[in-house]
Amino acid sequence: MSLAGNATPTADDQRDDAACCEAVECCPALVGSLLDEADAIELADLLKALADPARLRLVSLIAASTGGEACACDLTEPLGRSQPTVSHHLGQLVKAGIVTREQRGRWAWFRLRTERLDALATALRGR
Amino acid sequence: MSLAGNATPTADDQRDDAACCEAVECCPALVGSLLDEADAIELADLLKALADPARLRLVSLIAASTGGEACACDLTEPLGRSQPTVSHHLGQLVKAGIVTREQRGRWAWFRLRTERLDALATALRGR
DNA sequence: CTATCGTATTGATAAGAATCAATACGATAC
DNA sequence: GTATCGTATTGATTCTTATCAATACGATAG
Repeated sequence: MSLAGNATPTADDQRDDAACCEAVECCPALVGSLLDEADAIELADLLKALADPARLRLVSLIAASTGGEACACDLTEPLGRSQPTVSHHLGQLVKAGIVTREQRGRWAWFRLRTERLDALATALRGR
Repeated sequence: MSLAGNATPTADDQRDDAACCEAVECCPALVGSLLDEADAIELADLLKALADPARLRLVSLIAASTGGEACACDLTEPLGRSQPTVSHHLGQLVKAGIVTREQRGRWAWFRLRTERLDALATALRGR
């Protein structure tokens, strides 16, 4: 285990899948040693959070935003999905530790956790 | 488009999702530029092929095998899934271009396409 | 206070995917 | 030829997930 990395240090609900801590060092290597089922589930959960066109585009949109952060209000329209759907996907990304959410007034701002993506990338190649 | 990379040069069925060619250069960068829906689907398809515990363990098992290749007959038991299920997952990995299949006699041998994983890793980090 | 606006949640629906038992297929062994 | 063995396919079941309409929530504006 080393993939975990939640954004909100607050109560992380009633789950135990991709929850806990904020470790960043991350990711059982795919090819280095044999993955056991638990590590495989952990890695799969992170990959699953990325393995959706809507979420990939959200990540791309956030990364391309000025200042490296984006308001949810600016993501709905370019994504071509309803507001609840976008909110749902952003929630998934936060839950997986791929982006952080920061509430400012009534706007929610999201920022990419590039270390997490880097760590995932490292886990995928031998090094 | 640049993610495609099928293993079998033979008839690749009646699909057009992750099919075609054997390009390896791969992967619209996630953070470099804005992903359009088509590129996002392409990247998502590749990620989805990896985003499953059974398939991640298959990749890990194949990578750890002597000679860098593994017979399907040696993968069923360590995975703890039925033979049809393992066959299904191996098919998915082949279809996504993550492993190659080579039939020898009545045994099917699988080998990891590390360039594909490397390319995916490159797409995930800025570089 | 009430109205408005941005966001999250609920509920429902439909599509997708993981799994296995049963079976079919293909190649070697006899 | 028939039998056997490794693998793939079919069909059914169950679980998950993407999506939206409707609604609730929370914060600012008036």
